Amino acid sequence: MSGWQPVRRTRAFEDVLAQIERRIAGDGLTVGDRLPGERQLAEQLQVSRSSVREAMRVLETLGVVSSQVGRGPDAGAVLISRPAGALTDLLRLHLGLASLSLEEVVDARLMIEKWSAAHAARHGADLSALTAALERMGEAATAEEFVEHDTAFHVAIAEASGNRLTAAMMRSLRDSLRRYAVEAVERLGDTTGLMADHRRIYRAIAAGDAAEASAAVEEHLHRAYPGISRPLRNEDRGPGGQLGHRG
Amino acid sequence: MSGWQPVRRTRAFEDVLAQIERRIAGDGLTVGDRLPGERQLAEQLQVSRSSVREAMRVLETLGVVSSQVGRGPDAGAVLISRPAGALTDLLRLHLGLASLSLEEVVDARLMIEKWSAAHAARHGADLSALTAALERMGEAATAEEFVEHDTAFHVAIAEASGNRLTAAMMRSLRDSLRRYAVEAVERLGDTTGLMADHRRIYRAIAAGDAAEASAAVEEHLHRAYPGISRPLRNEDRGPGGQLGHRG
DNA sequence: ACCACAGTATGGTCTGACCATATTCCCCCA
DNA sequence: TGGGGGAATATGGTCAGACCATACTGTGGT
Repeated sequence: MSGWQPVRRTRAFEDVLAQIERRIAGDGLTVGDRLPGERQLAEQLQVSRSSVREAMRVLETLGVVSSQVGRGPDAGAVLISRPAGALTDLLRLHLGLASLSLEEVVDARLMIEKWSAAHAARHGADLSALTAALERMGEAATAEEFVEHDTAFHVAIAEASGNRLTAAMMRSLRDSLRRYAVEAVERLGDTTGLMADHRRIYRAIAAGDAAEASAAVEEHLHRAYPGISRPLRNEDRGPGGQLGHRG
Repeated sequence: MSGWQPVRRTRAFEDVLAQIERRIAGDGLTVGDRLPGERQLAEQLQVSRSSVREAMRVLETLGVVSSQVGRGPDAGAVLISRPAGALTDLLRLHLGLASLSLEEVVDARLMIEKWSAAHAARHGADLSALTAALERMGEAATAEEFVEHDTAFHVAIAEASGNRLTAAMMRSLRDSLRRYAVEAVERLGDTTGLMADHRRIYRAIAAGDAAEASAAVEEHLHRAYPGISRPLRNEDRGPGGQLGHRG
């Protein structure tokens, strides 16, 4: 005989995932709705509770459900929408595995930042989050603090662009590079130049000048973090964030 | 008393994840290396095998490990690098939950396609994959086939840009939109215009003209899939792809 | 030299138990 | 009648142990 295909029986938890996904699409479940309990789901789908739990871990990893213990309307598995956490974990792990280089992540960030700034300018963004972040950035005492509000500023730009997907990507990319950004700011010492850059970006967005906003972001990033694409040696890295979510 | 913080005990599988991640960074594990078996890991970390398995599901979901049954050097949990699958699952689920709109995904795709084309042009891409995809596209008999090779063409562009992260994003975004692309091509009927677009993109990349490549991609996508940002009603959707990976 | 088969390590699955937590219910007391 | 407090309960979290299917490994016989 010839031409056999490998059978590849699907695993039980994959069945569970498919069923849950079908139920989401079919029943029109949305964020905030609850899934049946693990025991009930196991009985309905004729699998063990372990398999249901493995499926839940997958959904949790993808930022689609959050599990709460206890009793009551808020307990159990609730549908949520947190794509950014999943992306952050993805980037951190693949960076750790060296299956993605820092340079690739930095390049992707530049792409998204430019795009977001341009779209925020065209989109007529809500500027209050930007001004608040700018203000806190000016008052920051440490590099960590500065970077925190710097990130908030750029994430606010991404959110102002009106695209939740690119905003989630922006947040994840920023989070992944946080450690390097802090180092770059420390090396730089003086942040007045960075503040001027940010104000220029802000003005361009407020004026609705997409091209200028994009250019301002590009120059800012190149100037702010010139050495960010030089990978650190392994010994230089701290433990960093770790996997695992909580709703 | 006041100022209590919620304790937030970490779950056992989160511990396992953290330990594995630490081991990857510390021991310098890379793609192709094997993790200890589930039973051994459970004993080492003093948790049950179930908890180890839940951690494995997370790592598998993120495209970082692949589990093989059986015995021998290829069996067990092997470190891999498949970020695209994770991104595809993420997009599909969040689209299903309506926590991301089709328009947002399409916009993100346009961003990445333009960026990739421009970078491929600058980068001096390997053109063989592009020509092969172009040729097969020309011979395609059905819309499905056409879209398949169309996707291969654009993914090849992204890979030619030299950035594995944006390439993975491109593949995932394309996969998520595949169904709509097929529909758009069917509605269009004639593909000679699309072929001309693709040749123009190809010429721009071969000539190293980044601006022209980017512009050609933008015009192509706007012309090829004009209705792609109009969401389909629920009844129109087929079952679509489902979750679950295999190494 | 080769082949067949037993041995074994691996993930996949299930069962059933127990724990921790948080809400809900209900009874008793004021 | 109202309220307080404890029991009941539903939820996820964890564990131990068993068994199965799979696929390599080694061994012994031909």
